[in-house]
Amino acid sequence: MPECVCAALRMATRAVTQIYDDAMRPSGLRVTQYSLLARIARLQPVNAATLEDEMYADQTTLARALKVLEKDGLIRRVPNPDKRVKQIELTQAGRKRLVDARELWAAAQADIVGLIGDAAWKDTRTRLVRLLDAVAER
Amino acid sequence: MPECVCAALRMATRAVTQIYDDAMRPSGLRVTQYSLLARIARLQPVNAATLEDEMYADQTTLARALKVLEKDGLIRRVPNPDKRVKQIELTQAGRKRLVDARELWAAAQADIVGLIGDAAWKDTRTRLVRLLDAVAER
DNA sequence: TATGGATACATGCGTATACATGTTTTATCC
DNA sequence: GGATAAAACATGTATACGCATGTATCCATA
Repeated sequence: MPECVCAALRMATRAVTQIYDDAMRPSGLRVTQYSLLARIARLQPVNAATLEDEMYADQTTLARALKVLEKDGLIRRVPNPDKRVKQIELTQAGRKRLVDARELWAAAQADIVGLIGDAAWKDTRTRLVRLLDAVAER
Repeated sequence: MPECVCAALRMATRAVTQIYDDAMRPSGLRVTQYSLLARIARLQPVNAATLEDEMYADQTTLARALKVLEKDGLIRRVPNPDKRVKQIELTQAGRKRLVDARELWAAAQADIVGLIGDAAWKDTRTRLVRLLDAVAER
């Protein structure tokens, strides 16, 4: 594991992403798509800017991620008085896909948390929160 | 910060990557390229498979990352008896680029570690090591 | 020694990511 | 009310990432 904070995070991310993506393959969703869809489900109707803030992701990254979900018919744009705003919500197919994928996600999550232990994950997560907070307030 | 191990890691990775990339921009290297170049420098002459193992990255990901460094004239392929093997080493330009970038990387690293504290980073890193080890041995 | 399998890497494809920049719509201010 | 600035999103480009698959080379063995 490298000393570089970024390289270390990227390495762990590569390893972990593969576990989730592999587990979730039958659902037709990658873990990134699942996470985004789940977030939309919680916040809907929600605009792109809100998701960007929540996810600490670039506007252009979100725009294209949303385009994929839209192409697959999992989300749709809802009319909005301010025509600049992309207000979105889940479609019926999106809700179904999310339900179908949830247990696959949960299995992968339980698998990984089981490997290191729940307390260790809670601790790791707290560390990531502090790191993100520090970077965000910089 | 999400409960999902993967989403949490990706979020932190996005935030941290931007700090490094921003700091390193004058060098013409992204942090991912810098990390790879630095690793090659330590291991050279080294083949792609070794780097894959070290970085826990897919073979195809490495192949394309190397292609970029090669296109920029920072690494070159060295003759090898086994013609399947892509044995690589730094070029003169690669060594110079690495030296020039090193202090930019160090400044970003010091910046981030300074934000959370050295002890906190050591702890975080240990957590990431355990996570990676657990996933790798799964 | 011919050949089938294994090894090491390359390529096609699609998503993830972000910078620079463009477009559309709304808000502001004289 | 019109010019201008700001807000919100879209697009061009390039790298990061990995699955499925292809290609070249090497090795083992009949």
